[in-house]
Amino acid sequence: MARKKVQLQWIMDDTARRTTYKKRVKGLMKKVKELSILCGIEACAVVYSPYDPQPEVWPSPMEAVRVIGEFKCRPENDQTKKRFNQENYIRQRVAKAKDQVVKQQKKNRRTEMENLMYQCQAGGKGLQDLNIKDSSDLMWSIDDRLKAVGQKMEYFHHPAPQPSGAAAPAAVPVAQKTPLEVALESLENQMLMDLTPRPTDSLVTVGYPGGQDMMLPGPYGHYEDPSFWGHPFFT
Amino acid sequence: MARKKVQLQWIMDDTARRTTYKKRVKGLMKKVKELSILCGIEACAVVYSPYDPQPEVWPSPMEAVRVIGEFKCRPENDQTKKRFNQENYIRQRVAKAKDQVVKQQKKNRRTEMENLMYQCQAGGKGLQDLNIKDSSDLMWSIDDRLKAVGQKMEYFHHPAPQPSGAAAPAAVPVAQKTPLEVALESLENQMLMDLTPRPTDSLVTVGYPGGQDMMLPGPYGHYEDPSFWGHPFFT
DNA sequence: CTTACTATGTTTAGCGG
DNA sequence: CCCGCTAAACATAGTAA
Repeated sequence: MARKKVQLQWIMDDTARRTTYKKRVKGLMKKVKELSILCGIEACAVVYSPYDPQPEVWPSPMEAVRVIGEFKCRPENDQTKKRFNQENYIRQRVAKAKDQVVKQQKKNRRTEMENLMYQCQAGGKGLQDLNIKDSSDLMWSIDDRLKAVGQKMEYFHHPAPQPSGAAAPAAVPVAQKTPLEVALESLENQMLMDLTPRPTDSLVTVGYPGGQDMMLPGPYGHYEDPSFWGHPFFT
Repeated sequence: MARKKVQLQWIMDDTARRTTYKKRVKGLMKKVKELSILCGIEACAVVYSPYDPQPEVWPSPMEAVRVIGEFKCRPENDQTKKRFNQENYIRQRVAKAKDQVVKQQKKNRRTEMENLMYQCQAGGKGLQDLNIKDSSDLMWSIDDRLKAVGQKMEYFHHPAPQPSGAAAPAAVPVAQKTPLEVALESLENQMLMDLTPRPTDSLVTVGYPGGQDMMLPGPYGHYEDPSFWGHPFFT
């Protein structure tokens, strides 16, 4: 699609075909990922090629098998739709909260804000300790969590003396997303994960500078793709 | 990606999310199809959505299951690679022949040419009668077939008296591809099919105006997508 | 909700290094 | 083979009917 319109037919030239394959398979996987994230849906793509021993798969071979297998025996019960509504409710809550947080961030100095965010997230109990049981608990839990975050933020806004003890960690390097955003996303992911129980697989290890590692369940299983998490500290 | 750069995150607004989904899932399926055809490879994509009871699948649910299932137990023997080389050889032969035919077509009047093409394809024995056995026969068979076609074309070029008997069929309506091209593609498909034996499924019925119907094996199983065949007569 | 339109962002074919 | 560049083709967010 550049410099010349290509016909939709098999490319004769070996080199050109391979080049096109490499470019397009990359673009295709990106598109699948975007669709899945933007619309919050499950999707997968599998591409065989004679160029690689393993086929190109998104989001992961295991997830692909699960997704494909699911539609073979979809009972079309409203259990699925119900779960989806719950997911959307959670996503909306988190997204709105994130919006407010981001809005408020812009009214304050950035580095100090991030210092607080970091303390708020690393100092308290880790996200992995929330131990959420069912969806009604989920709603309450996130309300509580966001409320707590809001209180800490309020505290910061007042010109109260900064805790200057040895416990104060260094400022977090500025990345694309703030630690709070990452924390919110982690919480969201955990909550969504809780709605869709599945065999204990695809665990993602999260490393955070200066803090303890967290084990986050990977609800979408974007293996080999830390960029999905939108944060450079995920490994 | 238009009028405004969109962030890679879940779309909060329900309407916007649904709209984006509908647009993007369409584009995604088109991309998968293009990649598969351009590079002559197997690929599949599955997208669940809460908007449709059935998931969006390319190229077909059955093929998707097969493709996914295959990569679970790929033995990585060179049998696969060998078959691929054979496929590519066939594709190259047919593509080159098609090129020549198309080139020659452009040197002559279009409608008369198509009349001949039609006679050449419908008057002789049908493609389904070729009864090809193995790959060496395949090579010889296509050479023979193309040679016969070339002779008929030569005959047409000479100002010899046209056979004006009752056997002369009416002119074929001009479509995107000429009957000869369709015939060549059918032959190619049949030859490729012969290389990859599989359970007898996904048969595509081909209707032709004024001629008998043919049963063509659908090597890729592009169900519900006659446009893949590039010809309006395929049903 | 659909369709159609279009301005703009994204993808990629062809080249050169 | 790989990479990066660039212009042309393509995809699509927002809008209007």
